Formats: sequence, C-alpha cells, structure tokens
Amino acid sequence: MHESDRHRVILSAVQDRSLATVADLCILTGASEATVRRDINTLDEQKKLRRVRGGAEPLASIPFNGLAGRPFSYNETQNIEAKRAIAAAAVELCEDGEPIIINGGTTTFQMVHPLASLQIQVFTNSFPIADHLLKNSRNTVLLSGGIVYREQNIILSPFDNDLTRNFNAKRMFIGAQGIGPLGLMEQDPLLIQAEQKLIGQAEELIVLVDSSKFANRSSLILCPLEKIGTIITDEGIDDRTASMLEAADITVVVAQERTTQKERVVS
Amino acid sequence: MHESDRHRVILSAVQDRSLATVADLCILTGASEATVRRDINTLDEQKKLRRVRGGAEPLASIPFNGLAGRPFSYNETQNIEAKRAIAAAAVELCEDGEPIIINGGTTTFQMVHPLASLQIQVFTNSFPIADHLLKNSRNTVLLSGGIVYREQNIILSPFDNDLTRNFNAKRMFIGAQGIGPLGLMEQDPLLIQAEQKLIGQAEELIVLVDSSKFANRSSLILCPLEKIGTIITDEGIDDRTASMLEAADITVVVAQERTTQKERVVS
DNA sequence: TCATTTTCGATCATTTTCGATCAGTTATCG
DNA sequence: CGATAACTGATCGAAAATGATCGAAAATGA
Repeated sequence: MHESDRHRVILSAVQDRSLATVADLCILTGASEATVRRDINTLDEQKKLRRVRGGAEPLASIPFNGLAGRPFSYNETQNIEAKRAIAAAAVELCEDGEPIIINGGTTTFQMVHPLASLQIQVFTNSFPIADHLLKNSRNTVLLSGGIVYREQNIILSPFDNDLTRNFNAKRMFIGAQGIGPLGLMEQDPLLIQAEQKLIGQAEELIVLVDSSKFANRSSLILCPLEKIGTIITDEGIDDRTASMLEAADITVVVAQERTTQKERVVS
Repeated sequence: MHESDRHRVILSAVQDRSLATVADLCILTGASEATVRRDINTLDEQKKLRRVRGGAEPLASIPFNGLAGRPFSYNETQNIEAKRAIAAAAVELCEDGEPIIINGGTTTFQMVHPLASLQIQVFTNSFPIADHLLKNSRNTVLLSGGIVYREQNIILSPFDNDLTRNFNAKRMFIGAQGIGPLGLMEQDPLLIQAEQKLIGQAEELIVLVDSSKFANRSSLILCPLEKIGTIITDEGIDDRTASMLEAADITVVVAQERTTQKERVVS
C-alpha cells in the first residue's frame, strides 16, 4: 500500500469515527506504527485532520451543539427582526383550536415564541420547533418520524408511509430559500423532500419569507405559485413583486417591524 | 476508553443533571478519580463546563425543562446508581455499527451517557433520549413519529402505519414497571402501546430493570417471558428469581455498582 | 468551636504513547 | 547497471497519561 493510499484510508477512517487510534489505523493500512504516526503528522500539517494523543480526530468535529448546526445558527442572525415580525403575523392567523403544520426553517422557528401563549395542535418536522414548544408551551406537539438531520434540523422519513398522510390541517406554514414567478425555491434537496411530504396536507399554504428572498433564485423548485394561499413578508417588498403575487391570487401580508407600534396588516 | 471519549461521556452526564459527582463520572467512564478530576479541570479550562466542589456543573444551567415532566424527573432519583450501572452494562452489549432500538423510560434514558462515546444508529420513541443524543453525541438518531406525550415522555402514533415497521435492529432495549412469571408488566396503557409497536422489530429483546422491579406486579402484561432474551439488573436480585428467569431461557446479567472495581457478568 | 468526613491537590510508580535514530528495502535517476 | 534518495519498520529513550497514596483544605455536624 502506497503513501497516498494510506492517507486515503486514514482520512476515511477518521471521518467515519470520531477518534481513530494508531492501532486501528495500523490494522486498516497494514503499516507499522511508525509509518502511521508519520502519516498522521503529515496529514495534521496539511490540516486534513487533527493529531491527538492516541490517534487522530476529524477536523470538523462538530462541537456537540448537535442541533443548532451551521445553517441554523448562521441564518438565525440574518434579518432576525424581520423574521420575528413575519412569524408573529403568521401566528396571528392561527385560530384557537385549529391544528396547524409548521415546516422546519429559521423563519418558521420564530413562530414558537408567539405560539407559546396558544394551545393548539402543531404538527412539525422540525426537531428544534418541537423541542421548544414542548419545553415552553402547552401546545399539543405532533412530530413526523424519521432520521433527524442535524444540519437541516429536520426529521425526514425515507419511507412514504409515515403518518404525515394521516394528518390534515387548515393551514401550513413554510419558509423558502427564494421565490419568483416559477414558484417557491429551495436549495437543499433534503428540505425539498421534507416539504413535499407536507404540502397537500393543509388547506392553505402560507409562506413566510423576508423580502430579501424575492431576489433569490435557487436551483430547485418546490412548488408553483398557484399552490400558495398567503405570503407573509416584511416592508422591504417592492410594488412590482407584490403585484405579481397578487396577480397569482396570493394574499400578501406585510408584517411591520414594530418597535412599540402595533402591527398593521395590508391585504 | 480514550480521553476524548471520556470527555464526551462527562459532558453528556453533566448536561443531564445539574451536578455530576466525581464518583458518578468514575463509574460512567471507568476511570479513576484522579483522571476524572484532571478531565474536569481540562473541560473547565475549555469552558465546556464549570468545575465545582464535588464534581461538575453544566455551564448554562438549565432553567427549567417543562418536558422532563413529573414522572420522569421523579423516578430519575430512584435507584439512580443501580440504573446507571444497568444502563452501562446494556451499552456494553452494543457493538459498533449495529443499530439498536431504545424504548423510552428512566432506566433506558441512562444509556445516553455511555452511548455518547459511540457512533451507531439509534431508533427511539423517547423524545428526551433523542434530544440528548442529538445534542451530546454523534450517533444517528431515528425518531418514531406521532404525538409527544409529555407525562410519559414518549412519542406515540395513533396509526399503525408509522415507520417503526420499517426499522429492524439486532437489539432492543426496554424498561418495565414490573416483572414476574407472567412476563413484563407495565402500568400505563400508553406505554404498553408504544412498547408493543417496537417489540418484534429487533432480534433480541433486552430488558433493563433494577431489582426492585421483581417485587412489582402491575395490571397490564406487556409480553411473556419467552420473548425476552436478556435481563440486565443489579445485585439485589435474589437467587430464586434468577433461577426462575434462567429456567425461562433468559440470560441474566448482573451489573455491579462498581466504584473502582470492574464489572462482573454472571451467567 | 472542634471533630469527623469528604474532597482536593501534589507526588510518585506504572503503563502507554511518542519521537528520534538506525538499518533494510524500494524507487528513481543518471 | 549502479548510486543516490526516499520510504519503511524496528528499537529505545523521552514524554505523557494514568492510577494510587497521602497530607491539606473544605464542608459537615455535633
């Protein structure tokens, strides 16, 4: 086995486990301890892994905040005020006793705070949303089953027979990466899958997007505009976009970023 | 167990309780007091936890967890040492890469700490177990879908078509309210339902019960003794019960509540 | 306040792991 | 074809981690 082969094997092993011991790597590569140590040193210098006593660790060792992963906490800070206002306006559409569906996302997550004072049935595929509602509200929480994807913070079943199909709600709330004449757009295929499962289980689809999203175009089209009932956004929306949406028979709600002022809803 | 593994386990344990004593952590990690103290010092310097007299505390002291409702946190304090030892012995049965199923319960919850140093697929119907594993380990977490019952801390689908049926594992770990010649017993009908769904999805059923459960008799029979492959319990089990179980072709593992001593397995 | 118990920190012996050196092998290039 | 350079594996002393012991400090209770 050649040096580059060993390096590949070592990197693979290190990625797989959180810690690969020198002895492990000796067995895997068939090389001696001395060689493995040299390889580890080399790879450490190349910043391909981290050398620790006893073996090697992967570099991108996600520091166990497990959830609150990169995109979540990163996006979390973007336009947070707008997102709060939008989420608050969304929750105002919820009527007491009416079940709702919330798709995972950073904007929809902001709904948990105003939701804390309600007591309704919430179906979600978002682990953080479920977590927060369980710990900070009296709402009934229904969770979709499946694998919990840490990066995307959603739960997604690889099968088609999950109980999503058994749940129906009047309204479903959803975020998006971008929105344009072709419809709602998303970047992550996993999110697309998760959202596809939920769309159709609610009478009305309500989209929560801050106005920066109207400029975004992503690669994957989630659904056409026709399926959207209402869009809630912030004051940054321009008239042309608003007209385009209303032409598609979409109710556009502009949530005011109030400081002390009350919110105003524009039809 | 390597340094990084110990650190993971320690951080996991510290997150669980407001204070993890040095003795607790010795049992969990299998290391000496001196080493645990050194680890605590290191983690304290890394701002991963706070070093206090007697052990370690989490940094962001959990203000209140509305989820870990009454019965969960209440039972939590009962026979906690025995439960820890039993759970540790249970995790030792897990082989790397083998998927497992963990049914919700206070005893099975204790498995999360030793599981923190592993990297396997865990299917569970327990929200707290999923939550903890997601935040404190690198394990892949699969969650059953349904309504989250706050009291019982489990997720239960009212339908039969959830993805439970799509998951298979070599071992399934389960707790119980009581155990006797008639089989495993449980009090809560909801728990029965949840457990029934999972039983049969694993090749071997492993029951975690502290010895006080052998005196308990509950109203509802979950499953007969024949279905049980292994029972893990503590030293309090009496010979007659042990004989009875072994006569039913059940492997009985006695987990020693060790302080510094190594664990011993009987039969 | 004083005695007892628990916990902590320092020290030392033991084990494990590491790094440097050296010899043998293989590859490369003139 | 031969010489040099690079790589590999083994050995051995150095360094680090671990566990046990023991006295000091802190907490507890009378």
